[in-house]
Amino acid sequence: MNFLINAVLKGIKQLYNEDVTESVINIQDTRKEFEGQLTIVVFPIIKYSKKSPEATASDLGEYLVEHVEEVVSFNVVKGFLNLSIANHYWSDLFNNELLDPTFGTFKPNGKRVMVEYSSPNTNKPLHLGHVRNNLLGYAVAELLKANGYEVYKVNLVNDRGIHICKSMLAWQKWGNNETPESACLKGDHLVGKYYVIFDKEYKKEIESLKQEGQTEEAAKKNAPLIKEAQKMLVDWESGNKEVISLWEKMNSWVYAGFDVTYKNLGVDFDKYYYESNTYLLGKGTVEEGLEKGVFFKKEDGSVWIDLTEDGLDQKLVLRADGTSVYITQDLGTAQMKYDDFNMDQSLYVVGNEQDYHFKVLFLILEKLGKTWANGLRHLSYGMVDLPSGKMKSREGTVVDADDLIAEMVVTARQKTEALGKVNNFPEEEKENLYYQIGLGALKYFLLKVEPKKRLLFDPSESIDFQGNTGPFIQYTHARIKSLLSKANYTKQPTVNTMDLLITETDLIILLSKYPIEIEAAAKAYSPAMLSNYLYEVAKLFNKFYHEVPPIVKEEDNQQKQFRLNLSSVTAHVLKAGMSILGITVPERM
RNA sequence: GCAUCCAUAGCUCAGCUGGAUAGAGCAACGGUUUUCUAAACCGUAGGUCAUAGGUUCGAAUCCUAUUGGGUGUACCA
Repeated sequence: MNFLINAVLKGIKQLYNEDVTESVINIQDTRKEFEGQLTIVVFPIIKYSKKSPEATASDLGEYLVEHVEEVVSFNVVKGFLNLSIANHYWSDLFNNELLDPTFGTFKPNGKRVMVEYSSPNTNKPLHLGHVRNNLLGYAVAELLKANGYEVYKVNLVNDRGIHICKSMLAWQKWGNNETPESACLKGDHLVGKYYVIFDKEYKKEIESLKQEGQTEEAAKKNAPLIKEAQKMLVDWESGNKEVISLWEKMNSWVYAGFDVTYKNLGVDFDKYYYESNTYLLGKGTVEEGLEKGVFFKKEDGSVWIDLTEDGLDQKLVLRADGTSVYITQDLGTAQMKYDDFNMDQSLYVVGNEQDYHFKVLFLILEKLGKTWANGLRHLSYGMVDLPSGKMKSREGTVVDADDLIAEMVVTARQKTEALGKVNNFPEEEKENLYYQIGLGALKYFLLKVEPKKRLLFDPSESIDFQGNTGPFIQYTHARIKSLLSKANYTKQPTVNTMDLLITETDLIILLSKYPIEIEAAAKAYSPAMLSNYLYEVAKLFNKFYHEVPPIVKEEDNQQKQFRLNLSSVTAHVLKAGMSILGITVPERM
């Protein structure tokens, strides 16, 4: 496209004797209803031409046809100059760039980025909200990798605190030494079960205290169970052996359970951090802030920062008794992560209910003069809601991650079997295929929506397998693979003199945008952008596939080779792009 | 109250830094298989881009206000 921009710049210079910047040149795809492939919007140029849009477009059109070999003809519609570009330009572009094995890959850019995602609590199993987080985090990490970043995926596990003590206490009281083995339950589900039991019993206590005349607030504080849980937390912090060993045991159950879910989701981490190791961090940072005068101390000894000038509030960073709050830890953890990895950028994949927290966190670090603070980003995403409202673990109104995955695989099996195309596949391949398709549908469903938008999930309406879906793209890939193998395809460039169908040039143009899309999606931290692009590619390929006569039987060898090349590049783009989204594409289905 | 995000077809969503008559999928209706995979393709129908102003040659896109919804505004994490 650069040849065109330069030519237009030269044209403006020659026609109107004006030097203009590139930003004046606005090139876009020609709309389907007009002739041509590329369109120049001339409105920004009329300032310099001092002529009407139509006259300017004609001037430029004539100039380009005369001086630029690739431009064969033009037409003008209002202020739009539509250009027909020579076939050989597209053929050359295809042969030289798209067919190159390195097409769509980026060289290392020397930048490091950390992506923190998942960050589960160890008192309950993962649900649909976590699934969105995990898929998003993984995909963004892969997207950055594809752009040449050196990426570290980290998981900061919230493995301590009052919520875990609740599960522990309930297990102690009502668990009868139940284990995942004895209960035949995944460890995270077993621990989650006791979290729910705690809540039920706790509520009972609150009710009876209220009947005795206490207010709701007082009852919540005075219930024996919550007091016991609080005592357990104190015992944990003071290193009580019994409590610690119970904590270790139950956490290990949970981790075993999480590992299974992570494996099924296909996500992974380069490093785990645990809050039990980091919860005391940050006090040094508070000291530092006091010395620098960024923080101030109130009479009771609590430490604050005043952010009112930045449109925020006063924010506590250390309690009067010297203990930490959430943001204290995060200040310390941010410093530690930077010390560990020395990264240029750090992404926190966390739900949008923490927008305010991260705004404050980043602002504080900036005020503390941390040079790395401007590389911090909160990748905020919307909640996943059910038609009935918000998911709540304590009340059991959640879509469980493991259940959902299992359901998706079952649905994939049913749909695949109903089509009857895989009956002769080996059993193992079939199982793997159902898993690929089920997960592909789920992942694509969650990733195709812009992260910041909230997502409504209706469990009664199953996730689609047709149209703008993961399986559609997987199917397109499998179809191409089958075509290539039937044709005994080997890659080889073709001559550039043959005629191209409109759909073929369209496909070349769309495919050639793959690197640009990868770059734009990474810049926006948006797997959704990539998803939608891949869908466009698959759709256009299917149109092409239906339009041309059977390629395998094509007698013109150059024609046949070109169409196979085109199919092959399409398959390559689909596979590479889907892989960034964490979705595998089958060879056949 | 204040802050912040969202609002596009019946439903789920695209629409990049403002560009032509706002696009897909699902659902509905009709069609395509003696030819490479019909999880596909083609067509019909479906819109006051929440509302009202403003900026501009040009606004779904930018600005302001209003309405509706989400989230936050804890010495919880």
